[in-house]
Amino acid sequence: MSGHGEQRKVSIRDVARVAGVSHQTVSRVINGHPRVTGDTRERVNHAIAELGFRPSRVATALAGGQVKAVTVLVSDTALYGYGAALQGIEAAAREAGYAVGVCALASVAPENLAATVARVGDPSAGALLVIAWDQVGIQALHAVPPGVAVVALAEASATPPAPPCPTIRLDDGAAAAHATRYLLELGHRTVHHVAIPSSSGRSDRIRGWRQALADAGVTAPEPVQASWTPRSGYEAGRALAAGADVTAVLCGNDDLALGVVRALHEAGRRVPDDVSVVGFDDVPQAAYYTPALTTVRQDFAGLGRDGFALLHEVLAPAARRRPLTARKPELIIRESSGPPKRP
Amino acid sequence: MSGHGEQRKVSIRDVARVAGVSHQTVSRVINGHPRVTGDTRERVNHAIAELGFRPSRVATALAGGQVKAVTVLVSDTALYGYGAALQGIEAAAREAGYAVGVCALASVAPENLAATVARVGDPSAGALLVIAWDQVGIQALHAVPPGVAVVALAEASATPPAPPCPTIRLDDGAAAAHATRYLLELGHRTVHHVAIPSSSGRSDRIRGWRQALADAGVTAPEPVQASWTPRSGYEAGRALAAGADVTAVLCGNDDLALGVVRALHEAGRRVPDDVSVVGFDDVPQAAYYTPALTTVRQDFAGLGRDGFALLHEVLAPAARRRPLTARKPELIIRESSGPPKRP
DNA sequence: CTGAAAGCGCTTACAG
DNA sequence: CTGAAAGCGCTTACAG
Repeated sequence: MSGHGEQRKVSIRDVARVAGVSHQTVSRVINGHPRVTGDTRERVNHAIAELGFRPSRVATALAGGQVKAVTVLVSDTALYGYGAALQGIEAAAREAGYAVGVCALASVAPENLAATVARVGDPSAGALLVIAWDQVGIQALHAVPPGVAVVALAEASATPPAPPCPTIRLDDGAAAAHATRYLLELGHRTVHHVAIPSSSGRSDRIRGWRQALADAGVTAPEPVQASWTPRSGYEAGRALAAGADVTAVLCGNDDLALGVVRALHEAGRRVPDDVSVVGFDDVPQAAYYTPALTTVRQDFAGLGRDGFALLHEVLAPAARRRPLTARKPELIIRESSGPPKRP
Repeated sequence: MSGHGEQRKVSIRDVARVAGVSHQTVSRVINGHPRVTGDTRERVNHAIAELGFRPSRVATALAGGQVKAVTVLVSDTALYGYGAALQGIEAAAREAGYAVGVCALASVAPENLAATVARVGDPSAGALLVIAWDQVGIQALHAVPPGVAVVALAEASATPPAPPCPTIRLDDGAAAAHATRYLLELGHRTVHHVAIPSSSGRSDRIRGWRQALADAGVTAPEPVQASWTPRSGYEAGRALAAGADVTAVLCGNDDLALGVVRALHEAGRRVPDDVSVVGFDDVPQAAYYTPALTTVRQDFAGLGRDGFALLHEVLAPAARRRPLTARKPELIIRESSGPPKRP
């Protein structure tokens, strides 16, 4: 009824007064405590609605209550996969009434990493969700102080010791194998690989690629280790372009694929006529490259939502929720791949 | 000296005991209050260091102290410019000891926008930094409750009423004019424009483009309004490809340019031989497209750092800092532009 | 310049 | 099932 946008904060005591109960009874209904009469509960809820009461996060935190906040530890929000995952996490968290913080690990000096993680991992700051698809993420995970709730987004084959917490695993090993088989079935004698950095020595993508090759009875060429950037893909591509026998390349992500295609182009090798290139991720641009990129689609935002859902489950096991959807990476065939041109 | 990683939180009172003063004297030195003897100040600082004391954010907030936290309101962290700006903000904020929160506006329903902004704009949650390069950002800005510290990142010509707060203005009008002149000087009779959404009706980029055309005495063709995505650029590009007189296109961002190039390519019009295309932003991929994209480089991360620096100045005017660097967008000439081919 | 008091808005035991 | 008490760790007036 009353007050639109008034400044005075309405507190638990105001609610208590209106409902005709004590303030800790109000606290009980807020926290879903079972021992409250249906009748009083209703009166309190009514008063809450009437006054537009919203509990103060800071007071709750100070008093030792449950915080409803999550800080996401992420390498670099400017990179597509991370930014998209963050977007998904934030949406899911907000829907559940959680505040979300960020800490971008790429810009913290290695010697400060532990201290930084300890700082954001303050119990009163809520839970942690770490995106640990890379080395710095794994390091951060291991720097999390004991006692704080944490979940991770990690590779399926995350480095031992495995993430010491509930984890959403991105299994792209199978997808990499699938993409490799696809290329093999097109008639390529073998498939080369340009690898992104991994949290472990060997990424899932490398594993899957190697497995598919082994299953087909072909020996795997040495993978080319790259970073995440188009530039790094370009450099790898120059090396690959020199190999006359190279007719198919599976790249660890789309940026790498872009660089590889560019290098191939400069070297006079046509894609896909001379060389097929397959990427990973399906960034929104991939369909508009020339040639449009064949790639493995990943649902990063969905992965982010799943990550938060898992965290929510850890924090509030009572609530029943819809189960996590299994997110299957999907091969999207476009123009950058095709059968090898027999000379 | 003592305690590595112990759980017991050390409080202001512990520091007071060790320093032999009262706890509010400790509070004074923490907050840089002037009325403290140099001697006591030193004893307190020593005790702080010895105990590894770090003030509790939540207690400070509850008691009404200065919060040292900033929430950034951003449309979509998966888009490059936003993600990169966030990365810069976060780094600067962390260096200054600020916690950073995010709120992704793209995923909040329009009818919830005001309530959402009001929630994250709780005074006890710290300051707000809103990235208002688009409509939803501007809306959020106007939904900020009075009394909370806020700065914005906005277009130079942001819609009236102008952002009601200190603002870092991205002046790309000049850059757009420069790019347009560049195309004109190459010999193109006119330059078409594919526009990104704007916080106002007309983006700075449109203004600059139009101005340059006017200065050269050529009438501006109708700009094509698009969104941010490659797909939307593609659609605009199809329309443009139909115009036989179109020989130069300035795009509002690189994603749009990518789509335009693709559409032109499909229509059999070569870039840059038949049509020159210039983008905006210089995403990390732009140099690796085929053709490599001529574009206007923007330093989003730097803009983010500037935004935080401005906020810091607003919050703590005392501290002298290095002045904000003027960030000049820069035209990067690559392969997608050239002189028109005279028939 | 420095200390004793009260309070920010909640929650957790402890009693009824 | 519900209420009176104490306290989370700080800061802001108020006194000395």
